[in-house]
Amino acid sequence: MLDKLKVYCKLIVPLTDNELKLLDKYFEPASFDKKDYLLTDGNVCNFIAFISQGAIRHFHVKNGVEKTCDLSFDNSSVTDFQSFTLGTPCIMNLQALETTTVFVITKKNLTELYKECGKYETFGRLMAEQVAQRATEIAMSFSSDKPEERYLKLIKSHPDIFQRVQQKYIANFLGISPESLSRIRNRIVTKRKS
Amino acid sequence: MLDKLKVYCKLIVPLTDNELKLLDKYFEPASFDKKDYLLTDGNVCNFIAFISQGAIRHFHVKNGVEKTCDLSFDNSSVTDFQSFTLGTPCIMNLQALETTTVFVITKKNLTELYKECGKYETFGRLMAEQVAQRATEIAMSFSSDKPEERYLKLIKSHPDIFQRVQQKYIANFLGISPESLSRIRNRIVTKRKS
DNA sequence: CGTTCAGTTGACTAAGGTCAATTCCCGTGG
DNA sequence: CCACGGGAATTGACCTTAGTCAACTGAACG
Repeated sequence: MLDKLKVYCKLIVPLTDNELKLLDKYFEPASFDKKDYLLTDGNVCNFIAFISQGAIRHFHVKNGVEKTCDLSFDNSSVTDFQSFTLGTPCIMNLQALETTTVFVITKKNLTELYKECGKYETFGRLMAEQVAQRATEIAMSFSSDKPEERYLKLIKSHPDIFQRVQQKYIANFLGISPESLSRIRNRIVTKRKS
Repeated sequence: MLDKLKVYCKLIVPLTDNELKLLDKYFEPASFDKKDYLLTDGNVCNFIAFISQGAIRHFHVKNGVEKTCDLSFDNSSVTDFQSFTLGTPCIMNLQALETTTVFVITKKNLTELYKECGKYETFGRLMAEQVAQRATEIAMSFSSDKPEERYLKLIKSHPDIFQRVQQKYIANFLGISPESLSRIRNRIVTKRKS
């Protein structure tokens, strides 16, 4: 059942079959319906969840308004990294956008796993590096790309995103209003025709 | 001479005096004049530099236009994290904005340091976490704050920034044109008067 | 003293935000 | 199975704000 997770880990760190078996011990499967929350703000995030299948929206609330920070799909990990590492209450919410199955490891279990197999330490550091890279990518895109460019990049990297995620969330993630996204899309198809 | 660096390290990881002495062996001092480059794009970044005193601008070039991604001052570290960890050519440039003294550790030396004292491994992971956190902070600010808010937050966290950094770089970092920053500043002083 | 470049200001343009009305789609309940 | 209700998406009108281009000012530097 943890097959996809194992493939994922193997890609990050070279691991023997025996080492991979450890995952069975420390990860727990879980499932969420559409609109369910994996994490709500104010709580401490004590887990990392690997998405086997599904879609998850990361958002925080500012002045009563939701701000979608990221969208995660199959074969990626989600957590509130800061809360997880520092043990502080998180400001992030993680919500399933469709029926989503995940494998979860708690911080406690991860610590155990580190002890049992040192190679997973490297795994931990590389996870941090991935988070850093993803955040850098998003920040750079915001600073150098116009909304239209961000939209184009997004559909290029996730062609099926409009089938899986409501447009208002995509707009929110792109940092624009739903109306603007609608207009941008319109503009682009019109351009293509002419 | 490495005093500030030692204080910095001690804050991140508890280290004995003997362990701190290792830093003398592995870090090299260096100095840069205003406008000097610590790193230019296309090269592999094989170092981490701790800024003892000075200011450094991070920028990348897109379509011939410079995009300032971050500004770093005293008591912080700079590197192209991705290039450093993966050994790939970097797209970032690091430029001194004033006379800047740094302590530099090469990747080779860092590896040595890891070997000689395991505690510094933790240091490495925490560095990655810091990078992740900083990038997340910048990304979130872009997605939820208007330019004016970002400006206000910036002067709040760095009240002396306008004395140290040219306004055009600040504008660029905020993701707006120099003219807009000028107008925003104008708008705010006018507001304050009324 | 003149050159250069940063910063400001003005006029105009372009693009996104907001609000409201309308249409579309989907799920629910009768 | 159909009709209805409600949220999502689109569209239009108007507003606000940033971008752009150009002119001007002022300070730093040789």
